[in-house]
Amino acid sequence: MNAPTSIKEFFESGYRQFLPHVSIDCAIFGFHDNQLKVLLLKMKNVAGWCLPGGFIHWTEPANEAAQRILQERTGISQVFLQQFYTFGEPERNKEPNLKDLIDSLNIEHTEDNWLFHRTISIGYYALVEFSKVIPTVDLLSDECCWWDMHELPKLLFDHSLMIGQALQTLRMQLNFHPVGYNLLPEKFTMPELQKLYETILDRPLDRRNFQKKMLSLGILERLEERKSVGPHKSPYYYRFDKQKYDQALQAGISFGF
Amino acid sequence: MNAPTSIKEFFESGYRQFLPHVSIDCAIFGFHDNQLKVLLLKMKNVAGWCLPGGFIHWTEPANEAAQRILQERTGISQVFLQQFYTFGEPERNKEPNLKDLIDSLNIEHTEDNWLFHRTISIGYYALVEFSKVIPTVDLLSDECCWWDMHELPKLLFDHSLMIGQALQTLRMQLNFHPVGYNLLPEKFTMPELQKLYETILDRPLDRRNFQKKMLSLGILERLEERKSVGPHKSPYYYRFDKQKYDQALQAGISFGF
DNA sequence: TCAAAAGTGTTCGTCCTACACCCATGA
DNA sequence: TCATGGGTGTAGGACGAACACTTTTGA
Repeated sequence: MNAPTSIKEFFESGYRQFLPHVSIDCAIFGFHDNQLKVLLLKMKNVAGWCLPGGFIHWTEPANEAAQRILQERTGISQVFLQQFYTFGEPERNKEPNLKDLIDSLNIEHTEDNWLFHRTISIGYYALVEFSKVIPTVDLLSDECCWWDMHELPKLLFDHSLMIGQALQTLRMQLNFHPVGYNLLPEKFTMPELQKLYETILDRPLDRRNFQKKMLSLGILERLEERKSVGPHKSPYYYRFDKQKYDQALQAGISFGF
Repeated sequence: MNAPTSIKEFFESGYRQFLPHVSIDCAIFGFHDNQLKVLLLKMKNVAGWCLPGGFIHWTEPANEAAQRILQERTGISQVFLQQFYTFGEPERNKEPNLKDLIDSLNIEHTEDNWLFHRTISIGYYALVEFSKVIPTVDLLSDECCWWDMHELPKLLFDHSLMIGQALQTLRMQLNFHPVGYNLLPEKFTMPELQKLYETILDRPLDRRNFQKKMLSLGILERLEERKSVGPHKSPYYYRFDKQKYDQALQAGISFGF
């Protein structure tokens, strides 16, 4: 089973490799500059961005397909990845703007093409460490980069809806999932962790209460090292105690605010 | 678009009506005799039960297909219905026991049949009022009835997993969704409402605290009528104040324990 | 008159919230 | 030396958990 190597081949013979009528789209979240970021692709010859996505090989589990797609766009694997909704509207993958792309390809029978059949998409969201990601375009796109959640470009298909729903799910699961663990680098400061929570929840939190609560969970380890960040007191570095973190998760501890 | 009227026709021509490779399964919950119940179907000529399910018409939204399937099996519509997970394992709809059913049908090319292609299933759960349901078999089944959640029969495919996951989702969403409103008849007593919560959560709750909390939400209306249920004090009937209930939901009030 | 379940209020402890001062650092 | 942001503790209030006695009813 070889991956298609050109768009044309992909359009014309992808149906041999992939389950038709089903796709996967991933909202990949990162955290950088105190902002929540989403990784987006810009389709070739089309004025609009979309979520990284793809199709499922005939004998591949859907969850593995999602991991594969994520790996292909970011270069990282083994990350936190979670289904959040399946989008089943019949017209959801109709997109008039695709005409330009297709016109440029010289493909026959475009109306009939497997790619444009009605497709149900399984939405996943991923939490990744911003600095480890190497954004990589796919066959259909010519740009791949991070966008600030508050300044998203025009999105194709129903992907705007998807991002909204992914974010909502992320907020709801904030208390039960290792959000910090996945979005931050190994070493981080308490203010950074707080900013992450504030950004996701989109509201300010009290510094002292935040610190108290986080430390009381017993899953953080304070390092001796401090981060030098300007003309003021230097904050300590912390890191997660993976073992205690996992125990806490299992026990269903609430990380909530 | 006519519905298939015989199994044979369904097996042989269903692909013309339905999107292939995608199905829907519904965990339909009811509450009766202080027990949480699930509606199950027994397939013809096969020793095993399964969740009510079906396929999506070519131009039908997935959520509407789920409503339709639910309506066909229970006779009721406009009920609380919610996606909980999409099952995408490649072998999930392989089921050796189906051989008996197929043998009895005299169908050609069964291996190649659209029905046995790899299918990804969107799982929904529904909350319905037990007494309003008229369990109705489908083409493939010869029995349709309620089963106690604690005494489930052998289930086909991955439907056991599905029920488990549906229940887990129901528990998590107990605080944010109109569980009581959908599972109970219009009039009910406080002990009945409490039993419902206890059954779903699978743990006892304190009577006094439960009542206090429920009443404090301001979404219940106590009726003058009492229910006569044995040699002891008669409990009051309550009903939900729909308007306040909806307001409370919107405001994101926690019904939680 | 007895058994079985329903109605009802108070106390205690915990957890969340609000809040202010001092300290370290680099410009 | 000053502006900026980080480190830290305490008091009050809200909410949830624990808990017992009285009342009603049918047998």
